[in-house]
Amino acid sequence: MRSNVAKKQHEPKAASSSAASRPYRIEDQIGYLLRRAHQRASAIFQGSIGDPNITPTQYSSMAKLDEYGELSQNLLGRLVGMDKATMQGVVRRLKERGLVDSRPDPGDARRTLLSLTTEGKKLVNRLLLNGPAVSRETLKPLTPQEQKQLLDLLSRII
Amino acid sequence: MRSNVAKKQHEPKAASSSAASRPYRIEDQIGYLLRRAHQRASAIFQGSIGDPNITPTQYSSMAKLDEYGELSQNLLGRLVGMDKATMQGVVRRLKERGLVDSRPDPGDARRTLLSLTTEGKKLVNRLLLNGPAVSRETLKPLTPQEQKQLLDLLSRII
DNA sequence: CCCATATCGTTCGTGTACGTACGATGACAC
DNA sequence: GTGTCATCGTACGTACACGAACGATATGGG
Repeated sequence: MRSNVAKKQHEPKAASSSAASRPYRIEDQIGYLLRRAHQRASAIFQGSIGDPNITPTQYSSMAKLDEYGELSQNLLGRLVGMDKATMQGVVRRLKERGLVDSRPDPGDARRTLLSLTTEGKKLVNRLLLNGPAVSRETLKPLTPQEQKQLLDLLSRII
Repeated sequence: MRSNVAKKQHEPKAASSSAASRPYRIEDQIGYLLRRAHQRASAIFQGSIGDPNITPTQYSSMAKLDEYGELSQNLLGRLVGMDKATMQGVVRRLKERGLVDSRPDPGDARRTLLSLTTEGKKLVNRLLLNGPAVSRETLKPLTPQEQKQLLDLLSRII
């Protein structure tokens, strides 16, 4: 059936698909939209958080350590929703920069307890001041009511 | 003596430094929610699209090539919202698997024209059948009206 | 006590995702 | 023509993100 298709280089092919009511377009699918929205949110974060070398996951991790105090690496990973293998890389980089310190758990030799250094505390407290502006900028195209709604809907599909 | 702090190690510190009205919690921020939602959507995709070796970006790229026919690498990247550097890796892997073919653009020596191979067409047409189920599963926690609303809100912050 | 099982952190491999830089090419001035 | 500038594809480095496998350590049952 497509053996005789003309070369319409930049136009979609005719909607010959069998979907009766809705034509399944990639750009309308939830996964695609989440990827794009996450891209944009990350870009805004990098540009506005106040330190271009701090990534969103590093920021989340430091904020959680600031909130809870000393935590095991594994528990921190669960709190910020990161795989333990991913967490390991994040923690390694934060330690290399002197923002996070670690010590063995005296009560459980399997665990490593993580905490912010003085420098880490200073940095995260500075970045946290910019956090609201980052979220505000990301949500700017929406009305306040829509913003609340989006946050609610997203939290319910996690 | 029961006020021992030993068991409190996994609770947040008291709100010693919190803002008065709005407590800015990381897990309520749009960037954090987008990251988590995207994680979950990707996991559902990998488990349900029908081929565990095909990633969401590869799927999007192949679907666009199926929809438009032959495209330059650069244009394909714009259509699926991917950086050209990212696109280059995606295309390389698809070519290595024999799913995508390329040839120089006869009219513009800078360009590479991409197209699906016969095998690529067969695969993407099979996967496209599972696409709706993937989206349905990802959106399952929401009512149909909420699903529409989420898609609309997401598309407006991209 | 001893063994099976589970947990914790690490390492490896694969695959995005982007910034930066680079060479080749094309378009457009002059 | 000859520059100048933008565009296209490529290469490299950094940072997620996850699965799989591994060793060390806990923990519970017998």
